[in-house]
Amino acid sequence: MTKTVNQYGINFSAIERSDTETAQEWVYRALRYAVMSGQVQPGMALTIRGIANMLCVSAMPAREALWRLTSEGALHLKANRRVEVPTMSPAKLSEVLQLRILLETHAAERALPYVTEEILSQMAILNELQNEALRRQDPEQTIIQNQAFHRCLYEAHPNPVSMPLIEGLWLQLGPLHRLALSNMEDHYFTDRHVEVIKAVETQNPFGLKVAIESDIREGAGYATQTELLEQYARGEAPLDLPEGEFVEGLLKQ
Amino acid sequence: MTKTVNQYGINFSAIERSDTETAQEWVYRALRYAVMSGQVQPGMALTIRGIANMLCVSAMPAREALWRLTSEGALHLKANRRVEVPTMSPAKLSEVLQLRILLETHAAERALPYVTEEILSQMAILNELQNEALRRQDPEQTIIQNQAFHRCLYEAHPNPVSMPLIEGLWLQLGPLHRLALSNMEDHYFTDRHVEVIKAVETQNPFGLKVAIESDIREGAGYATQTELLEQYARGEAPLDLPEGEFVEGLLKQ
DNA sequence: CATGCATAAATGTGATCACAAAAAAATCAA
DNA sequence: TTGATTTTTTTGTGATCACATTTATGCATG
Repeated sequence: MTKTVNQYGINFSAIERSDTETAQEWVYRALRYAVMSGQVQPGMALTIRGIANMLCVSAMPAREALWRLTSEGALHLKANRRVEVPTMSPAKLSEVLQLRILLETHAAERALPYVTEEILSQMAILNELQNEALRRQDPEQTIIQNQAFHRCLYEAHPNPVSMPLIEGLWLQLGPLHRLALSNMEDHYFTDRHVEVIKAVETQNPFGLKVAIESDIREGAGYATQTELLEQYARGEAPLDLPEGEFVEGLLKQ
Repeated sequence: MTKTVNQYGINFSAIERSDTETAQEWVYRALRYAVMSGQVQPGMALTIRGIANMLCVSAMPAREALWRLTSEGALHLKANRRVEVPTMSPAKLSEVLQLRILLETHAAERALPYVTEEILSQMAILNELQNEALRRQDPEQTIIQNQAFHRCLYEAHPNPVSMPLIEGLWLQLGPLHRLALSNMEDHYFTDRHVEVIKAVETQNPFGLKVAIESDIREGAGYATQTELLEQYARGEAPLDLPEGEFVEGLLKQ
């Protein structure tokens, strides 16, 4: 594993480059993580050369990584062939959340019969990790561990065909998650994951679906406050970026 | 519009290159159409240079088109970094069909309030076009018009967020559709699209969902005959390709 | 005829360059 | 100072090349 630092002195601690993976794969993971954890603001343009220079690779890996993320819906290809972080309207957000509920309750129900003791204990561990991240006000890790919890359940199914679709929706919501979490401390927080685990333990499909749906609604609920969302759509919301220079690095070479 | 003929003398009549679109976009459309209409068999490897030479472009557009299709799930990236048409197991097919039903009944229900008279008449036209293609035993056009019918309905919604996901599922089923249609003449065929239109006219959500679900089940039903599907998974099924050389052109430069 | 091995061909990856279009900056006129 | 116009820079697209790895081929040996 090589630890990589870009030309601005920013440390990609979470996206180290494995010795076996290709440059393109690494750029893809780094960019995906940046989008997923809300480090790039909607409406921001991502240029090939900017990304290539920031990560110290040629244009080729950057180009292909951008195409992949665009195909997955994480980024948006504008008419002038420039790539930017997609914006989100309240109506669109509502649709995405409905799709999340539809697909994830389905995935959970399908996975239920295949959940083993090991998977169950793994889910408990991931939930605890998320709670820790939440306690120490770490938005990125909270997001990551929450997704890991859900993924762990859904992938219990031997044919998790819906998993890529669900990940695509998570990716679209990525920029919003930080906004949601930045206001999270103001709210009381019921741990729906415990209810999910309980429903799995008792092999209760209906209870599981209810718990999943509640978890999704509440997790995103903080972002649905209209005034915040509209700020976000205009790119005005103060996303409380941990490393503002990272964002500039993405834009400017 | 320029009509393009590759080095094997094969005519891409359905995928002419517009003067405004980029080479990569054209390659993407051509490949997508080839996969969607089942012109490439599962397990077949698609090489960068093979595609580039066939379509008389450089490697660059071919590479990016392959990445896009891989991201969309239309193609599969193997561990050795080669791209191939994905295979389909009975279990996986079952999952994909359940997802289609889940997503498309949802999309139809959400679109229902927004369907205008124009859209309705357009749906009737597309249905008639499909029936014509079916009568003259034209599998490709049958597939295309069927998808156009469904798309016309779902896109009535002002925020068709689920449309890309649905298209992704269609893409995964592409290679199977030809197989399904090649055996279609043996079966009696109830036109579920008429029931769809009727349900839309009467603004009947439940009837619409039933009609959509039936349409999906029956449309794919012919391919679920186990013996055929297993042949398909092994790449042994005679897919009755209209231009076998096209396939070879994709593989070999 | 089958099998293991050395050679040759093909393939994916990554870098660099040229070119045209688009965006930004600078300049000039009112 | 403002607005339009020209110049400069930036950006995406496409082509080509080198390199390492994988795959296919041919050949000799058993």
